[in-house]
Amino acid sequence: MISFERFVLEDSGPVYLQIMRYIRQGIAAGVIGDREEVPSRRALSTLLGVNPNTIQKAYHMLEEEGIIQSRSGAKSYTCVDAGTIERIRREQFRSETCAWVKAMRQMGVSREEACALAEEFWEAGEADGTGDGNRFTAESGR
Amino acid sequence: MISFERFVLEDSGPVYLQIMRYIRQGIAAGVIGDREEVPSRRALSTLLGVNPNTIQKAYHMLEEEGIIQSRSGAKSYTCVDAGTIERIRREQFRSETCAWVKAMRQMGVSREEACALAEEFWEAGEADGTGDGNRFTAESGR
DNA sequence: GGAACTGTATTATACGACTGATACGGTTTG
DNA sequence: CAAACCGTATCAGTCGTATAATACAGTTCC
Repeated sequence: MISFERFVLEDSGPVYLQIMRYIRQGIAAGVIGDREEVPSRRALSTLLGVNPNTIQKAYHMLEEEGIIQSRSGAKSYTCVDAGTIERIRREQFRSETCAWVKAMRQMGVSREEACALAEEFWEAGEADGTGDGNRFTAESGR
Repeated sequence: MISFERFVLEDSGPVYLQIMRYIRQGIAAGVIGDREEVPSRRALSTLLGVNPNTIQKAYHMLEEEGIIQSRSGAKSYTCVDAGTIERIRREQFRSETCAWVKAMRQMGVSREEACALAEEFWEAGEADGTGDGNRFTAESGR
């Protein structure tokens, strides 16, 4: 069962995109593996305090990407082979890093300055793993 | 007159926030100075191909932040002293970098790997300043 | 077989973002 | 003064996101 322990619901951006990103990042990190059970739509909606339809939208789009497999009536599972993982990993890196680099360049920051700045924030988040905001888990029924 | 030459309209996220971010980044970079003329609502809306109300919303919120001053009937100007610039600069760095670091950590990337990756994207955007997407300018009437 | 789950689909409602059109009054400039 | 700008305000309409309340069919398991 994949865990939503580290998921933090942000108030910026669509919820269904946040969920999709969280799962993609988990796959890229190797925390989420192949043929792993996904929380049911209803269970996750209760856990996160959002509407089941929102979860369904996220899962449905992930299925269209070939990351999730759903059979009507049965549980849903991840579906990621080695090639898919590498593809997701590269795409996640690209989209996240590209945006940051563009922002830094736009502000006239050199690469060295930017990396030094990143180091500062890296250490800031080192101590506590929670940060601010709520934490959710899908590990209760294990 | 502040220039929108380097502004690229993204399809992700509210337009009024993109405009606010662009101006904040310009101030942080020192490209936009104090008492500088801002394109009129109508002119910028025509330039970017968006509704004048969207520009008004962005400008209005920037005015509430104390970055822009508007007098009914007259042109609008920036209003940033040294303290304001430093405040904006720090806040922009924080919000952009914090998000990237969080994403990288979530994907299990070390600080060294992340910086090496950033370097890769830094060089990629070095050659052409345009990237993909449209470019707009507010310098025509100079 | 039947209860308790699953995924899937439908309808209605609400809100924010954005558009389009239009209007009013103040400022600037020839 | 008067035209041409400017900021400001309002209204109606579209679209995407999210909610709420159901409903139905397939599966898992005792």
